[in-house]
Amino acid sequence: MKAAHKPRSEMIAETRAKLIAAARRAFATTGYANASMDDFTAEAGLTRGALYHHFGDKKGLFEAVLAQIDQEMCVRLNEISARAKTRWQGFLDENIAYVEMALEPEIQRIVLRDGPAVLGDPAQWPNANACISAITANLVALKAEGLVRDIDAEAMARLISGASLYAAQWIANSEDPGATSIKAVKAFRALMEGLLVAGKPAS
Amino acid sequence: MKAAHKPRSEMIAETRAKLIAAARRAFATTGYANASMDDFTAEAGLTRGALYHHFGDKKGLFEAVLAQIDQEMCVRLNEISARAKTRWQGFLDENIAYVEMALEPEIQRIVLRDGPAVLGDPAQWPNANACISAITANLVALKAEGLVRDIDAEAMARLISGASLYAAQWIANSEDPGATSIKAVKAFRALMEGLLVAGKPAS
DNA sequence: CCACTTACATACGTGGCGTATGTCAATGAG
DNA sequence: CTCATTGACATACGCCACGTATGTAAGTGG
Repeated sequence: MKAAHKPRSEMIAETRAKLIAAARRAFATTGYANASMDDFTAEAGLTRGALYHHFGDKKGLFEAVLAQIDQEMCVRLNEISARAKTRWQGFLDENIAYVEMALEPEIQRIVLRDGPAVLGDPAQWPNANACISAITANLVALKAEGLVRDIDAEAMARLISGASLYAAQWIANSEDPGATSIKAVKAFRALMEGLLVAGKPAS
Repeated sequence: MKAAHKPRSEMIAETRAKLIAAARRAFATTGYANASMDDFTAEAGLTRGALYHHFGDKKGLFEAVLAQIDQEMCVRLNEISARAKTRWQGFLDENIAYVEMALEPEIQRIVLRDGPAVLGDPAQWPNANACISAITANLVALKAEGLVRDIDAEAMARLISGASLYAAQWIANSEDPGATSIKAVKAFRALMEGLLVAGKPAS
């Protein structure tokens, strides 16, 4: 019987979700270039026809996958910064969490490696900008509180996220990620504390 | 007459150089994935046979191109840091030059975008490590001079180069690279000065 | 001078992407 | 209820690009 009679829109959403999920697995494991559309659509019980209908082309599907991952990342980051007691602490936690997320192989491969090659500069992605904005907003607020020095907030936000990203890459590829992670977080904290106005306690 | 009778090894080097040059142009303009081996080997007056003979496969040729670019970058960076009056100034100059080099479209495309997707994490590339080592060495020396705070040098070097890279991306893709560049360099300088022990002059 | 190696070119097979076309089910009007 | 229409897929086809296997001519050492 298969219960094949749900409303149409629901079926569509399901199909899209299945395609995205299968592609996400394939992209994460074999990489964008090596992922065969025939293979992973078949794995989802579909064909390339469905893919081209919904996403236009391979790149379109990749964008959808990346948007999904990006959103998940943002949600997690917001939860973390919301939990912190002080704004400064939230700022630190958020950035450190960013580093740690970049340790996950799926994020490494899809977001950090293939993403730029396929879609261009990450800073131009809609969501990346959202994440940057969050950091920027935090910095503006911290400046207003007189906690950090007077620096262009957006520029500093870019530099910081760059440092986080690179630190993440380093950790992920090191022999002992645990130990490296500790060193990286420590250095990162030091770098951030350099932004505080002299004499302020690091909360 | 064509003077076709040079020693063999010389002919080989010439062939390799021609292939690398043609591939470099193709990779820079159309990107790794879209560069057709038939096309750019023909442009060099050769066929894919030569390519496979010398470089094994497309990725092998890409590695050769990247090695060439990397070396050029290192030479330029070393020249710059050597010209500076103080070590701290050299350190700053070198990093800022790194940012500025990343503005060049060829470096953007080949080194920063396609490179990681094709060859994996840049931190693992032989030369990237060489550049990191240079920064690390500088930091160690600066710490010994008592100029910068006591932080793990390698970790900090990674963070710094990450910040530089990201800043470069940001500048390159902004509407007004000139203005953005000024903001970025200023913020970068501030970030670096946060590393100085309190009260030291920024030379 | 000859056997052998080397530096390429040519020919071929395979696989993956995109498009054009076909089909069947769901929807809405009368 | 019925029929026309739309939309969600599947199927079929062509093309291009990569890699490999094979051929060839020139150079090299004995």
